[in-house]
Amino acid sequence: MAQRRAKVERWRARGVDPYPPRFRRSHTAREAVAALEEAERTGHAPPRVTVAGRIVAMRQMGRATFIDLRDASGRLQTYHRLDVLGEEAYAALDDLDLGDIVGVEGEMFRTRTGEPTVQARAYSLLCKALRAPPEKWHGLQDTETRYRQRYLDLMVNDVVRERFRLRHRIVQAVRRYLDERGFLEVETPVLQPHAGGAAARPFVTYHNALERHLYLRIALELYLKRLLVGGYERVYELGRVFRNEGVTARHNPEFTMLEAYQAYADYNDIMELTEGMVAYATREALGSLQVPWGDTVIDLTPPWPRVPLREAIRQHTGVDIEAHRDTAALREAAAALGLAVDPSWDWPKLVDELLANFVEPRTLQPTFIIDYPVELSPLAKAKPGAPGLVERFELFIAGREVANAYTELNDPTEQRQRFQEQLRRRAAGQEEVELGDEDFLVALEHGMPPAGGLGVGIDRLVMVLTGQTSIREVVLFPALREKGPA
RNA sequence: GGGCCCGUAGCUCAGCGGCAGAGCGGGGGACUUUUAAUCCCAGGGCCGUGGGUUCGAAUCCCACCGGGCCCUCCA
Repeated sequence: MAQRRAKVERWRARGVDPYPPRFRRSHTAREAVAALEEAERTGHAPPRVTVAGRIVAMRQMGRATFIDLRDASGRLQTYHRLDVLGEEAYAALDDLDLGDIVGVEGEMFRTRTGEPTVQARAYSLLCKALRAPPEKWHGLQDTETRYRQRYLDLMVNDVVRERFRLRHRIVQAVRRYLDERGFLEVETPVLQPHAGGAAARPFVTYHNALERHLYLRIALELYLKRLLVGGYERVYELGRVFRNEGVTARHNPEFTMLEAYQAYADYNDIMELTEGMVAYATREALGSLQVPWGDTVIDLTPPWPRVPLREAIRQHTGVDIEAHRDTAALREAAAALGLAVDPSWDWPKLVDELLANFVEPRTLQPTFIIDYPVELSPLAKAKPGAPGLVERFELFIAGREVANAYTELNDPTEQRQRFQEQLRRRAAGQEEVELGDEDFLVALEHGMPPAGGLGVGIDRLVMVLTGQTSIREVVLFPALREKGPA
């Protein structure tokens, strides 16, 4: 770094600002190459271009120097000759380093090997880098540095740069799909007096002026439903939610969730919406509905199978949960399958565990698991003619839960009872249950139209579509422990 | 919270009781169409941190810090 600082001073001594305020380029790297090809096709004189980018390679050969620049569009080689630039300008090339950002002006030509190249007439330093970029052969491998200093990862690892472009295309397509169907995108509070809408531990913060604790939201649901009460019939929010839990390959404490609510729809309509949306986003982002996953291929062509939860568990374990309505009986059956059963688990928790351990990881192809026990779904509407069940589905792809949805419960009296039931479950030992809040119940008492709602873990969806098994590979700056004193 | 693995030069990694190593990058030199340029020269280190064992520790043991994977939990 000392050497690079000395070079900064030499540029200054030469009367050059090593950090000039602006630079106008005429072409990106890709445009410059395209302009050359166009000139070659039409027989015109080669174009004169002004390009700019980071120095990613430099080959000095005495009285000639090749520099590879990279901008957002790609790489471009520039060629600098002593007899073209003159003594002074050519000698100053010695004070350039890998990682510096420079601008180069000159005519496009092709070298002996056919490489499109800028014949430099002039060049200028646009930003002197004081620290060296990662090594060029192996690039940056160290996962910790890749996450902590993501800019280095993006600088040298093309696949990573491309992956986050893909994430953008997926999110963009999801928005477009919903927008085109008349959904209104809204923003609801991140800081909430009660953290509801999911069963998870919230982050707690404190508002000084209000003199009260607030929670970072764990879901979007309860506010979006208030908007249905208000008269919007199709709303969605795509935003960050926060859950105060372990950091793993599948969990980041903050993650991006999509929730959408549609009045006068039920969970069957929402399944069609989900299929259509995911298939659309996949095709828009990847150009195909066949997605590589490990050594297999996931086919996202709709429609996707809809399997009742009871059937799914029976298929994968041989256990019929309806034949084990008694908690003790189901616990015994689960234990017989090799599940490490916690004695505090109640019947619905056991069902949830069977699902998570035996169905979810084995469900590679997109599958809707439908009709859940009411205790697991306190915000979902009961399924007519099916006591104890609600109209709910979860979408599994690549062994992961990607979406969760139901026909929304809009009976305020029953909703109040459901929340009380959750409180009883918690009192009986279940740590994480879904709690309601009075304001939400008051809203329901004003009347919410029948509706279907959907929640999609966007990071999970991006993982599936980009073939990644760690959420940190699809989140630009994943949560890491603070770097200690070495 | 539990288990397993990892931490050595700017980067990628060898070394695993006996002088701290290589490639790339960086420095000096040669070279006017190279592209992993090539060739010559000289450098570069609290071996994650702190204890312990030993005549002697990067190497063995313990603790701590940080990371990865799996389990737990969730989405």
